[in-house]
Amino acid sequence: MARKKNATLNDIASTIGVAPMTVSRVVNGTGYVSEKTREKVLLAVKEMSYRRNGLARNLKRQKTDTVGLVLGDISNPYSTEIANAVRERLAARGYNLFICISEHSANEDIGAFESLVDHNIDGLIVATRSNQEGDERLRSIADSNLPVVVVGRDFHHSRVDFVSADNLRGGFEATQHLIDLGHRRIAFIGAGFESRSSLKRLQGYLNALEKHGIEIDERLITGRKESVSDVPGYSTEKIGYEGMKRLLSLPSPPTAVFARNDFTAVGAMSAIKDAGLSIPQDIAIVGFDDTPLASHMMPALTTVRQPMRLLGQLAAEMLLKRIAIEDELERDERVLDCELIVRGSSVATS
Amino acid sequence: MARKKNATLNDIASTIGVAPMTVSRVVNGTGYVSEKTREKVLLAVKEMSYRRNGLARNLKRQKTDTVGLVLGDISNPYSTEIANAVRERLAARGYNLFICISEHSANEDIGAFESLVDHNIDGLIVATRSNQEGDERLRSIADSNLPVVVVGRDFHHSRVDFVSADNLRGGFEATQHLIDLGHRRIAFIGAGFESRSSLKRLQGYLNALEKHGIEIDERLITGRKESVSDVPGYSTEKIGYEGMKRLLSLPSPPTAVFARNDFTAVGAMSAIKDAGLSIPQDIAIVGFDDTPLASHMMPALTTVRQPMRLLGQLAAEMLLKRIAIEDELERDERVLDCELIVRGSSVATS
DNA sequence: TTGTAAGCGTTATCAT
DNA sequence: ATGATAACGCTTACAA
Repeated sequence: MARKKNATLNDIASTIGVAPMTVSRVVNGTGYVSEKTREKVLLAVKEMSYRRNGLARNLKRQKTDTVGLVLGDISNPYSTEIANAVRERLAARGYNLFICISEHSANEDIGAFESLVDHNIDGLIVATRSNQEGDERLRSIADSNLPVVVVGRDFHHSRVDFVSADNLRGGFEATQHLIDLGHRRIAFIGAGFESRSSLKRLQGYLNALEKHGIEIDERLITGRKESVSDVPGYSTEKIGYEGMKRLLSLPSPPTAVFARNDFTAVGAMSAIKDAGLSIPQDIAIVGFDDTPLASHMMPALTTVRQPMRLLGQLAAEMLLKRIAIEDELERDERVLDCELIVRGSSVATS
Repeated sequence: MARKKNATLNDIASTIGVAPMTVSRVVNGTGYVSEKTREKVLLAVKEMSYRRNGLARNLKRQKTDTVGLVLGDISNPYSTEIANAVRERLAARGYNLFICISEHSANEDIGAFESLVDHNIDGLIVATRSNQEGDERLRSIADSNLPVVVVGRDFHHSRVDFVSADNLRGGFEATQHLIDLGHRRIAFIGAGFESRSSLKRLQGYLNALEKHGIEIDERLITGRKESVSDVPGYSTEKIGYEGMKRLLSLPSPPTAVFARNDFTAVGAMSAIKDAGLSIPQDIAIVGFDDTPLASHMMPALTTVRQPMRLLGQLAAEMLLKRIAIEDELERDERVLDCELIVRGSSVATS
């Protein structure tokens, strides 16, 4: 038996001998319908297991009450917390959320954008790493006047709002913290997944060193040649492990390490332990993100916490505002503070 | 300035003086169009920044090349790994994936189903915890002949395929492992988020005890009264912590614990450490899922690993098959083996 | 309270 | 190689 075609409004209408419009009114609970007719319709609807066609409906209504969210690494708690916050805020305002995953390749970014835009979403939130082609497409989407908000990464467009944690400052403070502890040979692990200027955390690290007159040693900045493609989720851990190995083999290894994120930091910690060194006595380490992992490591990982929920909430609100106010809107731009969370991986606990 | 209306096929057509159909052919690369006309069209398309209307297109085509995935807890690596695997498989076959989050409440399940179905997705994959009302709606969706696959939970419907890890067996083996180590007072943490029969891991625990003639002590089964609503993501950890506290306050506390998942186990570990007890000497512990957390705990957490990627791949394939073959299909049902991963939380490392 | 007509933006189909 | 027409399933606006 082939898949049976679903009943339409017209089918219902002609079956019970009323106008399609009457059925529509009953189904949507709009306008006046006599109790008698209403019951007849409801019965038929149930009988024929009618299901309204959202495509047709939305085509006519010219809106979908749906927002799209494109996520890079869905395995990262950073992303999922944002997604949860976005969803909550949207739901409170009657909007649905469709999430698309793009594992950071330009093609996938574009695919995600297209599929979402194809469904005529009312707005788009983007939280992927930036890449040339993807950004180009995103720009053209913004040009076409679809409300867009970008989270946690750079993107400049007069009609696109932007919200991010202060990665520059976060990187600075993490490094500053290590300097304050007396370290001078401080390494950075996980550079180079993207252009250096776009990696604000690395920039913050460099700024802190510079401010304290510590010369930058390129050998202490690792990860530059790693390719991130086909890296599944949190296994940037591997990059941390290998980066640390390399650092340990230097003639004069670092006494402290700032890792681009917690997973990378965790990988580095493994390498340090494998080398028989202790944390933080031999090498201190700081991560970024404050994932659940961080607080459970041994020693617990000092890290920089991003206000994930707030990021998501703001992104949702900015977007809703753009959707509601159809007029030209000033670009809104928010940079939120991070918080350094000091734990045992940088300061020995008594 | 109000948001400008997007150009349509007709706009393009009338602007350059051809039929809409011609523009359509160019845009979709189907049928014959003279090079000259094509260029003219392409130019206009770019000029007017034309974007095809997917709603109208899909309404006409009667398909969307899109599959929906409803996820319960998106903060759980279990979910995200499945999502990644599903997405990959679908992408390889030209399908897009829209993910909806439902934090385990019936309303949200239904909302997610509805919003997805409203967009006329070609198929639906469901990976939420089961709940009465949600299941009812899901049943009616399946009745309406939309291809549906359910992952990692019960659901019976003649047209709905099913794939899951063997939670029963996993729970059994985890418990068996503890029994083999000589434990007799073994607790279970995290029962009761749903009906007991639906929590296969608990069932497996009970079966193992029974098999070895160990009497079931209800006081050792904890978590029954916890409500999971408004529990954000991985903070089932809290449930583990509190459950363990309660167990430790028993006249005769357990010597081993099986936790419903890794987060719960981690919470329990904290409680054990806080009580000044050591793992596994005083209390052994086993989790479930093998999240990244597990291998990094101190001691590392013994846990039961689910084949997440395989689950996702199979789900995608089952669904694609249902979509491709429009005829009635036998219900396909797969239960995949779990793997017990023994680490330091149950067996002291030498 | 109910019905009619038109159209949302495409594409399938047949015609030229 | 291009066009005309109808239809996808619904809702808006108006009429009865």
